[in-house]
Amino acid sequence: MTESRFSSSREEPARPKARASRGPRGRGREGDKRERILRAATKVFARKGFYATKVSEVAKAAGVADGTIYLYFENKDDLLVSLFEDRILRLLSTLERALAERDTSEARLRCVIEMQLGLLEGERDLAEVITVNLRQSTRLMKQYAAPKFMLYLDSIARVIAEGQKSGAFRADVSPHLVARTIFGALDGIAMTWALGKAEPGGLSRAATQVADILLSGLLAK
Amino acid sequence: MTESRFSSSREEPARPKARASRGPRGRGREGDKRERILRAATKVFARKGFYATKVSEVAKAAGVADGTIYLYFENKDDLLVSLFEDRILRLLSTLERALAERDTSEARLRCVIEMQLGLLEGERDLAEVITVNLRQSTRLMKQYAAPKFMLYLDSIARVIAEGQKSGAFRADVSPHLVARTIFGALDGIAMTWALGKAEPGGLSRAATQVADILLSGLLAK
DNA sequence: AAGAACTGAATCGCGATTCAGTCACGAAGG
DNA sequence: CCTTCGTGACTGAATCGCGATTCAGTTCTT
Repeated sequence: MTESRFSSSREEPARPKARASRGPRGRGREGDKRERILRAATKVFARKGFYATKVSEVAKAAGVADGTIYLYFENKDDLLVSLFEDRILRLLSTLERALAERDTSEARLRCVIEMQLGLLEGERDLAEVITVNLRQSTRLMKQYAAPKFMLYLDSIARVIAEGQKSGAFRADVSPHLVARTIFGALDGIAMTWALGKAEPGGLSRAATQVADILLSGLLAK
Repeated sequence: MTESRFSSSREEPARPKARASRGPRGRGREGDKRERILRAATKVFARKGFYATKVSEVAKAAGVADGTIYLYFENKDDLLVSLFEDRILRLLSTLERALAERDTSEARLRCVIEMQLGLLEGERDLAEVITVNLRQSTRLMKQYAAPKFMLYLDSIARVIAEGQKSGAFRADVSPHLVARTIFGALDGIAMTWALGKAEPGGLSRAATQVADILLSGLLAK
């Protein structure tokens, strides 16, 4: 395995090798090459799976040379992790902005659900990479994906906790557990959607129903 | 890439190469060697991740020679898929048996939830393999894991549908969607549990809360 | 002794990564 | 304005290690 970064307590001792902000500073006239590579990687990973994808295939899809990838990413693993981090941070900021505009806890929760499924519906490849490919290795999850992921979960948990404080939601359940429940439910739905037919509009219809169930389960009596 | 079996419509054309029931028929006095290998594989995969694990490591952990693995499994991928199939079928039959003993829909749903989390709590390694490692590749999921997985989802969906027919559950949601929601929620909880502290008893406490939420969301008014 | 189960060292292909060049462009000088 | 450097981006063919798989040989079972 491409070891370099990536190791957890249960494996060899970590030697993190300075998570650098990689890549040539200035950008050529071709626009952001890093972004081009990330986009290509998303497409190819979704189609073939991370491990079955050769770096040279990503390069070809992005229209760059094999070596160029290594100017922007440390190695193949870093490519996957960067992809995830980039996208989840984007989701997070979009979410925070949207949440700020809703006033009731119920609206905020629906917002979370619609947002998570909505993002994926618009980008099926990304959905597949996140729900399936990202879970490549425990090591990768634990070391790199987990922290940003927790940020996202915290965001959801906060919505729940606030709802409880205001009396809108039942208070006898742990906000974090609820957050994980919600995330898991949405992730599972997205996964079966991505792996199956992926009918257009399927996810948004699903979102409404799931929101109905979870809300009536959560609203205070 | 270990191609052999494993290809989906989106990749090269399939050439399934007769999914054989592998392995020497008779078993040595050592007990079931196939089972020994599966158990060892679970442990090692959980610790290092599927792709980072060498076949020789599984062999060593199982106390057999490298070559012996290939008497029981077609290749490394087959090992992972067999693992999943074996375990989910076991879960399925245990579940069906348990369901037969509950009479109300509510009890049956609680049963599903407790069973899925209970199985994993007892076998943390298996939990990690199923929630994380299994999702190695789209190809693998689509071709082999998906069918058995659907069987399991159907089982859950049946519980919901029956509850709806009897009037116990609200009827305005799709049983399959609910099944996916429930599975996803449980899977997500198990994942964060397996990747995190994995406190003993954590899952069963979670089970109760999740069941409470989902049930009050599902019960007819 | 025949056959099955098992072994593990050697093979062999693959693909991530490297790095010696090439290229493009702005700066400096004529 | 043209020429020549210098620098950083980019290229892609060659390397090189790894590890899945094989199979000739060994050991067990009958």
